[in-house]
Amino acid sequence: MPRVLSEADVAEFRERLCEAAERLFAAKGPDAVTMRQLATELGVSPMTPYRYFKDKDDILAAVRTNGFNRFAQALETAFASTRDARGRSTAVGEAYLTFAFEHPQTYKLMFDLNQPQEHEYPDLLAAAHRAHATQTAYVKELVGAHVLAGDPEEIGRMYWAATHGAVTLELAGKLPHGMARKVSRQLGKAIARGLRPDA
Amino acid sequence: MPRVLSEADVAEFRERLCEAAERLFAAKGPDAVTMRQLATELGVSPMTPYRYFKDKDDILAAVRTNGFNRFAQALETAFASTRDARGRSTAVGEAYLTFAFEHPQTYKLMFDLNQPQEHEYPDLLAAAHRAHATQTAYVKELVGAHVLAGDPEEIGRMYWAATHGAVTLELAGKLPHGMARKVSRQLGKAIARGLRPDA
DNA sequence: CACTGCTTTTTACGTTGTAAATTTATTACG
DNA sequence: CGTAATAAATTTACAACGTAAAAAGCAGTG
Repeated sequence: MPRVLSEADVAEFRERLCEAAERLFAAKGPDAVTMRQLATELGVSPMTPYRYFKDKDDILAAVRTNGFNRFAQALETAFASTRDARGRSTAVGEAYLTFAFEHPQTYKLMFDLNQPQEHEYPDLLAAAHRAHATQTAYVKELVGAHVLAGDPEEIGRMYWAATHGAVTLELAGKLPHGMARKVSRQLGKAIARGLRPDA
Repeated sequence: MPRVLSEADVAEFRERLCEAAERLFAAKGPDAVTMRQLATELGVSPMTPYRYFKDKDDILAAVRTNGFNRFAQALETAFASTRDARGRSTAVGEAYLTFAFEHPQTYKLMFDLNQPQEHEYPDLLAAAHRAHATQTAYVKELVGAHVLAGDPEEIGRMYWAATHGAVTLELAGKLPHGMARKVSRQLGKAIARGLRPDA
């Protein structure tokens, strides 16, 4: 029998490649990164990655998945940073903005508008869902504390859309630098006011 | 002296090429369209477009500019469809959503997160600014009619970010089909409530 | 040692954007 | 009217891309 790759070997190589890919993507954008560069970075020949990933899209999906997981972790950490419902809300919101602008290329990749068929990558779906879950978790608390009134799912989506919109407008160059944070905070305040139970 | 291209000739060719490009982009996405296809579509050789555009990015910028102008026109038409301030507000909002989902590829292109240096294309900036202007025009009326309180510029950006966020989340596959409209409407209502003068 | 069969590398192909060389077409002048 | 001049268009050519296919390398078993 030949030398066979263990599950761990495969996982380790995939991880190494993802790390390299993320580093290169962050530096130059994903389209500017080639399979050959990636392979050189890992010290292997250009075709070796194809043993571990179906094709370049598969690598992109893996990097996106990692991005969503790290994003989710950042939000979860912010959520756990305090016990106060309102404090958690602002902490998660700030963590969202911080992540987006500290890792703009990752964020761009995660929410790219020209992704292939996302449904072919269940891990990606799971990671994205995990991020979404924390986004709505703090809303549930706010509704529970009668700070907001309405369906937590729906309100969570509203906050998400508002924040995402501000972030992507700035990332697309449609808002001046630093404006997304301001707009996002204003939106957070206005929406909170608009959804107060007494209003 | 040889035959020289008049200003009109150049403009006409550029327009023809943009039309073809928009059609092809709408059908298959911009990365899937090649210079050679574009040239074939126009019945010219692959290098001819380079007489009229610097490179492929230059063509993309032109298509984006057209997109923004048509987008702006759609918003302006909606704005002019009624005289009531609140009616205009909803009309513009609906027109925004309608445009985005009737021309998703155009919208994606306009707000793509991986554009080159936008500042090298002044026409594009002007078109984008024109669209933004209508987005804020109806807000000015609402503030004037004491329906909303605050800086119209800021409020305009808030609405824009909210709507754009909902749209792009759906276009990126992060929201189920049709959800953007719902979220956007909910956001419009909540923000309006939150920014009422009496609140 | 040879055989087996997975892993990796090498080689090769079609396609891309576009630079450079070439051809074509049109106008002005002798 | 033919011929030189020159803008426009085409043809040719090239490096780089993703990746398919062929070749080589290598670890264990008989």
